[in-house]
Amino acid sequence: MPTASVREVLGGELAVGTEVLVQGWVRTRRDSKAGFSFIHINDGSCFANLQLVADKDLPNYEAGILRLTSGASVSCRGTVVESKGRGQTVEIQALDIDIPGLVEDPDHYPIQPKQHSYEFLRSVAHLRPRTNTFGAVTRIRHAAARAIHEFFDTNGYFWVNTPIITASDAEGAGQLFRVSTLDLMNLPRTDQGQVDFGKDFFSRETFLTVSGQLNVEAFCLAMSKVYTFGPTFRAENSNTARHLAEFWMVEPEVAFADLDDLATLAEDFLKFVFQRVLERCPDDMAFFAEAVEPTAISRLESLVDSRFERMDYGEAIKILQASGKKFEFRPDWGVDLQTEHERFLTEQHCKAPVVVMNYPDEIKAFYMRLNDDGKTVAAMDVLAPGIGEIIGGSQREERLGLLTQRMKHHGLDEHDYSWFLDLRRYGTVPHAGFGLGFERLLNYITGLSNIRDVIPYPRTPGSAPF
RNA sequence: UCCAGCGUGGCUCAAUGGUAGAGCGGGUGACUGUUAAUCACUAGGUUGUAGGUUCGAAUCCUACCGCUGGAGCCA
Repeated sequence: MPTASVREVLGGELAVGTEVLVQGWVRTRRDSKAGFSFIHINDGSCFANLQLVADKDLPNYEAGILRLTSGASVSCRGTVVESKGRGQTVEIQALDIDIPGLVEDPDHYPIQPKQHSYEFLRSVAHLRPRTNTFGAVTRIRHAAARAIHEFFDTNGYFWVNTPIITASDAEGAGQLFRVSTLDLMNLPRTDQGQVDFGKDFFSRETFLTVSGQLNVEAFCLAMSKVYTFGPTFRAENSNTARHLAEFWMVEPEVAFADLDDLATLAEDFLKFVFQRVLERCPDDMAFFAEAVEPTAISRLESLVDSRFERMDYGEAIKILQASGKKFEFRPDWGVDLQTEHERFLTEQHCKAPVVVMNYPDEIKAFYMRLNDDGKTVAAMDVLAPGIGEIIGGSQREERLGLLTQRMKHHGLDEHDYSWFLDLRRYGTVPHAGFGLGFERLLNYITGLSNIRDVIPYPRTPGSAPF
């Protein structure tokens, strides 16, 4: 007897009369005194549940089926039949139902067929995949990841797996997780009393990566179009709805490209991913539109057809100053945009994602390319309503002299970056790239407002419970 | 890290100094090709932890723990 997923049965892939094996977990059970029970099961394959009809003459009806509660697992051999009730076209008339696992202590089983708070669901991260919401998140996360690879593949990019363990801090900004096998209770010391990292596993200090950019630039200057997609770690003590200590980042890097090319890439990229998710997860998106964010679908659809607003940082400052809005921090040329400024631009002024370009060099990282005006760098941020910065990128400084000058200005030692500088010594070219926070993208797609609700096991300061 | 708020049955919440309640979920029963079914009955809580004030504390005070929202930093 063939096995079928709930999605296959409900999708009409099996003719009425076919005998199949379906397996999943109980969502609800209703009994009829006429002598049968309705059991809705879900196996994660799609949003909808499949209805099993179990007659009372099944051998384990009293002892097993009537004890099924939410969360129990079932393995059902049955016949695909047209449903006599409303609400579904087909259902399974059970021939027998095996129960691998009942729910022990059902009055304490945390997941009920009702609305739970997101906060509570985070406390049961091992059981929340069984909810409508997290099932939908999981499928959309998969669809988005697949769309990302598909976009780059069809556009001639190569996926490069940059190292998770690194010895350099890409942003020059500290806050890394240390990787060490030294015995913390008995650290080796140098003659000067410092910790002797020469005795550590890699014979030097090492950390978890905060960005694959520097490493992927080397491949960019050989393969032309490359990208990374992998986990990223930041030990920043930031406790907000848009920060994780462990998150996934997508970083394309393109040779012979400038900032405008990069902004176009970001726009094409986002549109492609939105379109694919809308195509491939209509039921899940319908759920988010109904239960979370009413405009979840319509705003993605309108974005796919629109052209992203682009503005210079200087222009953005002028718009903010002319807005007449009372901001807590006054917008002024030379200081970075505050969250309240970004929100105004994207939620009120543009009511759509907006690309802000060409920031003052003082507030941006050392590797960004100095513009001809001598005071701005070719950096860009894509800001999204409700999320803030979803993409941050720049054209890279490809001129050796200017790059070393900027490094010195940022207090970085050239010797720590000699391999990176080699890329400017040997056949340098203009190139550009950006970093996209994958979870922030998912927040935008689903309308969920907390980043902890779009990653399977969120890691945040003071919290890594599962 | 800073500011604010919140911790009451399995879950969502009520009770603002005077005997801790409801809905959902669980159990039992009734009823129905049912749709997070419906109806009745029932079990379930030393109110986050430790102190303090008071005749009396879920309620007021202190500390700690946890969570949430906002800020900074960023993706």
